[in-house]
Amino acid sequence: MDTIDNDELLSIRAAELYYDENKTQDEVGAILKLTRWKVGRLLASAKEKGFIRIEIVHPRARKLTLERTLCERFGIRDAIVVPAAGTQGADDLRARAAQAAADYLASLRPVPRVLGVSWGRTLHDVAEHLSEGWATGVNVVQINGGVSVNQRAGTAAATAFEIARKASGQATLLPSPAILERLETKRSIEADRTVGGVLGMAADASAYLYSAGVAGHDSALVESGYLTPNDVDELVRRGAVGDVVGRYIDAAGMIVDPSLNERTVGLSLDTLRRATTSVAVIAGAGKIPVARAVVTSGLCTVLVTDEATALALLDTGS
Amino acid sequence: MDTIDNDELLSIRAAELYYDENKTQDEVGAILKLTRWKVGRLLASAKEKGFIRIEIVHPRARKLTLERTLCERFGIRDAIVVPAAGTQGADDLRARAAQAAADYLASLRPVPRVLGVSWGRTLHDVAEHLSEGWATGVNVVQINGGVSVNQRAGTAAATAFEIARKASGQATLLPSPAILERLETKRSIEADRTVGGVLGMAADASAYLYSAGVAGHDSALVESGYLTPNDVDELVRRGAVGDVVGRYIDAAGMIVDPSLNERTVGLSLDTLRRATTSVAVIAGAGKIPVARAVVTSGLCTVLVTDEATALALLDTGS
DNA sequence: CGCCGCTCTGCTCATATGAGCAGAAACCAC
DNA sequence: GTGGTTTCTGCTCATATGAGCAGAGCGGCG
Repeated sequence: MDTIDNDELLSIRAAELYYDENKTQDEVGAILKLTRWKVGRLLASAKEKGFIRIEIVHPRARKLTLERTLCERFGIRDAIVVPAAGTQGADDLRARAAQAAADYLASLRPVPRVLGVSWGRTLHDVAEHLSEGWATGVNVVQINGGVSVNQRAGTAAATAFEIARKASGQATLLPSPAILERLETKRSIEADRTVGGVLGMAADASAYLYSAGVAGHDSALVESGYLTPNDVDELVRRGAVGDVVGRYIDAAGMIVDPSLNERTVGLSLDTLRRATTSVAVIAGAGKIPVARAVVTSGLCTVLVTDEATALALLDTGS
Repeated sequence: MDTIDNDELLSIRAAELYYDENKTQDEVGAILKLTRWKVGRLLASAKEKGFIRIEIVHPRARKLTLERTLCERFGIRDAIVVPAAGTQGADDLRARAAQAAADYLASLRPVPRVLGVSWGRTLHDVAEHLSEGWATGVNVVQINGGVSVNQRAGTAAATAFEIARKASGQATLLPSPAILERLETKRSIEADRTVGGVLGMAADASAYLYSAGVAGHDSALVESGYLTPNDVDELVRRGAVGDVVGRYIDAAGMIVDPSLNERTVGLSLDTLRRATTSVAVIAGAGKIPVARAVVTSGLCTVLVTDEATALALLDTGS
């Protein structure tokens, strides 16, 4: 064990009296037999060396410095980072991110007239955290295929309806499976006036709100039966780090399986990249690779994430 | 989810700018369009509600407020509480407590000429954390029986020798098993001039340093072969919360099995209670019950423990 | 051994924040 | 609607802390 110098230990003693006992620097000096100027330097030194940790513990807290650094590093318009401090596990963290996304959505100006939304657990959480009347007259349109083949919360319909209802708007669903087995069938569905109209509406939306899926067996696409676990393993072998609106991308943000992509119904990634406002809500340790792919390949203009993911994104970016 | 009032959210925003961004209260006010006095009140409110957490993260840090409260509540002379912040698991926490115990021992005045010590993992840690020359001329005497029947670190001999060596003193071992099977054999060993002399020296020590054992199967006494797991189960059934210098006590600090106690070699609990300086080092979640028994029944004059144990002791004390 | 350069210190003055007060605003009861 | 009470606000003055400076002290080199 390295011996620490006397000043380091003095700085800890001074910090204990100053922060824990609420003594003034003068009082700390009297107790430790030092001048108040020396005490001030010791406290500054303790802070500089990271021995003092000041955290803001609240469900609505943000990490402003990380937010600014993410914007500068990745050229995105906004970043919202929720802190790790005081969270109890992954669910709490996702709730925090969902709350932050809901707050951001409510603060968007001008209010989006048409909001394109994806579906999944995270989007469901955001819908729940939006307050009643978060806006007025927002029409919500579903941007990736998928109808509820099971009863779990987070279905496309439930999510879109909830967001629209709370904004006194209407929800437009995309009445199509997420992925078709045959390219011809997919083209027929897209050519249908009803589905084609929804896809056109999705393409013209003024803002988008979506999450990303991890490239794993618990993916919503696997649980919904569109892909098998073997399908996902193959996609991972080909470099997939996750999916955005049902489309699997690699670390560079490129489609890993063009054939699968062709059979996938919903907003294209090119259209998403051209959007003026696209809010990606991506939090949790398992989503770091896909978060990185999203921010580095222009797939979002706003990222809502957690502190650990933000630090991971910034750690290897240089 | 309860709606929080606007001031609570404002206080979080203000705290982020003040603590994370290092803005002055004037600057925070300009940004949030508030007066600096309002900002000051918001920050004070955030602190009062516990949204601001200031922690001192250092191996030598202490929790002075908890220490004072423990002394007042339990009437002990000194309490040393090491913080949980920044520790990586139970081993790190025990190392912190051992370091704090070593620091305290080195600061004892007058320097104890004869120090009675117990043995076990915690005492071994303390021995390791003591610095060379922590004192001069301290003779160390073993206060509970037990010779090393296995090779692990923490044996009585190794611990006592290490503490004595670092203080340029001598170690006196107690050449006896911890527990004898027959009362007659125990009495014979105690009557032997050599063992009797060591026990006398132990009874007359100027200070004591010991830890407590949990009442479980991984007890040092079980691992050393003095007791079987069934023996310990029976002791627990009878109310044992742990052992002090090899003697099992209940929540009130009373011996739970007088017959076993009679066959146990070493310092008696009555002698320990009469000591002017007895330092108990008891840290870790599993040791809360025995820590409480020790401090409430006059078995120590100084307690070295961790933050969680301190909070647990104070939580139900009223 | 002396000199030079760097670091540390105590201090003065400026800045930042807190305490307490007076007045305004909000709320409640009649 | 009015009056009284409580809470909140902006402010003044006091206190606490920071910035920058001059001098002391320490260490290294010639």
